[in-house]
Amino acid sequence: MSSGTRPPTRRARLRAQTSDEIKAAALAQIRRVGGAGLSLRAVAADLGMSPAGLYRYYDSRDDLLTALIADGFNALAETVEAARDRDRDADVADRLLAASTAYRRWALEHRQEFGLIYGDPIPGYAAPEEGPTSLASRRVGAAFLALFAEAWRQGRLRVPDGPDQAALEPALAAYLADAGEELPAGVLAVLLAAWARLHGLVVLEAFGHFHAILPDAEPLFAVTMRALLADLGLDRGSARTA
Amino acid sequence: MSSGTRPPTRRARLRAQTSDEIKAAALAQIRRVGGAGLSLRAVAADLGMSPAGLYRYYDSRDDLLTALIADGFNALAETVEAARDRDRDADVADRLLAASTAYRRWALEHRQEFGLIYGDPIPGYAAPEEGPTSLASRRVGAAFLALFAEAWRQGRLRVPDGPDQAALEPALAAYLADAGEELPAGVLAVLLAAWARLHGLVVLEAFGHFHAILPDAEPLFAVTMRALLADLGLDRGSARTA
DNA sequence: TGTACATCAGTGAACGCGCGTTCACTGATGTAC
DNA sequence: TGTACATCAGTGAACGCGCGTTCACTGATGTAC
Repeated sequence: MSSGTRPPTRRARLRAQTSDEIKAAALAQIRRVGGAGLSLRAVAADLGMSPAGLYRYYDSRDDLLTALIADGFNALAETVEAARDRDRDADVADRLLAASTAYRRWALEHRQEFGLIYGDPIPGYAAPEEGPTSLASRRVGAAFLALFAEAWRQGRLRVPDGPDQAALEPALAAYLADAGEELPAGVLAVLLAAWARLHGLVVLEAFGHFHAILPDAEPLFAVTMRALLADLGLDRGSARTA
Repeated sequence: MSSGTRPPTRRARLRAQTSDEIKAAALAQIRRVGGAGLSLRAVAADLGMSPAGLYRYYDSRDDLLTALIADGFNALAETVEAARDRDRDADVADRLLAASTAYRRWALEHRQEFGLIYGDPIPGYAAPEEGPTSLASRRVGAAFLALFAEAWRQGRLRVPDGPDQAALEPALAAYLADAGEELPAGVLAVLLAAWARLHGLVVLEAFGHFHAILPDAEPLFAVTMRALLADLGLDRGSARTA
């Protein structure tokens, strides 16, 4: 009640807390009806406050959605990072498998949030070009990139060549230079391809497109990850199921 | 006006035509605002008819959405089939590349429809369990399966083994038996993994997740397809860009 | 070929609803002297 | 420590809107005799 620290005034603390409660209620609603169905009035009702009150915290519905999408990316990124770093001394292959498994599990356990961040864009909602959303989104990629960079430093990453690869690398090199990353473009190319491979499997499973053919897609994930690690040149490590 | 054939009466023809016009107007609207934003009243207004009139053709909004989703799957399947069969005598690798390229192009040229069929499920909309939707959805898979079956018959398809593969195959074998397909389960396993790989790349590109890193994802697609064909054991053919 | 009846496409009005957002306000919390 | 004032969280009512769906109806199209 009468704490000592000055900067976080009582009002500020309450404000932050209410802001979080709003997001929590909105998130709970999204889990029920999806992002497109988010209703400010319903959120306000859940919290027992009037709809107008929300506008003290978020300028608009889009504003709240932006915050939730950024939260979603951050939650996924944190999950992936935590799995990746659970055993920092493990072989890169094992760490990549752990990170990928975490990616899949998060998607399956948070289908609506996964749809919110990676599903089709919500009609009428336009993400701010350089806002918290795109920052947080990049964090997911960065969580994987760290592993690919490590594998490359160990001289274990197999990067393909050929004319298509040559056509691909300049754009990626430009991006890496822009981001201040000291990595060959090929490493990023390999990351993107691997991410797409993981993502494709996870999207199809999370959105139910395997269901009629394959009730449990876990073995398909295991097979795919094994092949992926082998293709990357990481199968010399001791990769086993996490 | 006084045509000869009996069965398609004048009324029936007009009815079919109006039904198509409704779908066309709804599709145009979906291209603008996405499937979740589809409004019966707006469709009716576009056609210059009263909202109530639509109920002569579709029982409900869900009913219309179901028809449109089925149309979307069918359009994609037809596009893939056409590309696959453009040169029936070509090497299987070339035909698979052509089919995959068509899949990607269709998604990029019909983003909203692609989102409608493969994006996150529309809130409040529940697809009928065994309706036209799931039938048409299976047609897309079948378009690719034919090629994998052909490759397998030619003895060219590389099917992995190992404990995970063994865990995967029983469920697929059950599905194939159910569908009356005379194929080893491994062929279907390989198809699903390949489809996921293609799909992941296409979803990420179509939904804009590569955009900040890689403005044009075409070279990444080319690289991935080359690797995919090689992994399948199909690189002995004359696979070149379609 | 002409008439009586059934079918059915489409209308117009209404139902009850929920939506995002604005605005003038009240009352509690915080700040300066 | 006590008072005067500024800040700001939250209210309640209203705005204007669009939504899916139902219902009793009218008038054209098709069918049977």
